[in-house]
Amino acid sequence: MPVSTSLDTTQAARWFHALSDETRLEIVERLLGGERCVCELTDLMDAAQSRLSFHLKTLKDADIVTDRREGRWVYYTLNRATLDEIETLLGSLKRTERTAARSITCCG
Amino acid sequence: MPVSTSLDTTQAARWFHALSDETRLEIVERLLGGERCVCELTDLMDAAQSRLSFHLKTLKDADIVTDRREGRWVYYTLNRATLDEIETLLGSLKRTERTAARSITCCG
DNA sequence: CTAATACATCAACTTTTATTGTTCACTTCG
DNA sequence: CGAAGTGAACAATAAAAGTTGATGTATTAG
Repeated sequence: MPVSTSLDTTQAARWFHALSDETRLEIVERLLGGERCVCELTDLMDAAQSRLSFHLKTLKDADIVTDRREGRWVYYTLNRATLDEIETLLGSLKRTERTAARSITCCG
Repeated sequence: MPVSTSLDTTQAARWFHALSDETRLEIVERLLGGERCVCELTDLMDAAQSRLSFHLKTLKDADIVTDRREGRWVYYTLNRATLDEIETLLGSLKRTERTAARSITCCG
């Protein structure tokens, strides 16, 4: 049972995990300029297709990207809404911090 | 070789990895109210001491917390500076996003 | 000095993640 | 239709991360 201030640690862990890998961050980097299909990313990053597919799925499962099929291509895009949420979460961490609570007696 | 807009993916991955675990996020949650010693956290979270020690080290290595010894207690505190940096990083991800760059021809 | 407390570290083990190569499904093109 | 391209999914393996219990090291209390 989480504490009262409670951030949703499960959700947060999912987001941060998705962003915790260099390959995935490089993908995010490529998507900064707008949507890309998998084959573009494969070319740009010189990575095996199955590897990218794995990481794209990870990002998608965490709602950090969305995909869209167009003919035989699948385009991936950053999900601004999720990035907003993560930023908000971080903001709330910073804000609460200043309330020093040395109230609890340390170990008897 | 990273792209020109380049976020430091290595550093970012380190930060996000540190935040990608539920136990560590719970620790962060407890530190929101101010610094805590390990024994307080152990009590509050009902977790084995070695487990907490492991996670605290992970957070510390990523500069998300700092520690301070006082007598036989070690107090951990959130590192506001790092949280700032992470928030800034996220902000930059969001900002750059809108520049649609469908310039590259997709796969010939 | 001895005992007890707080915490880090280590070793053994389990669980998760990531990589690679292969296969499968879908779409388009001839 | 069949062949080729795009991308997901799977299986096998490798590597990384997390858990647990035990041991080691300060520090303080008696």
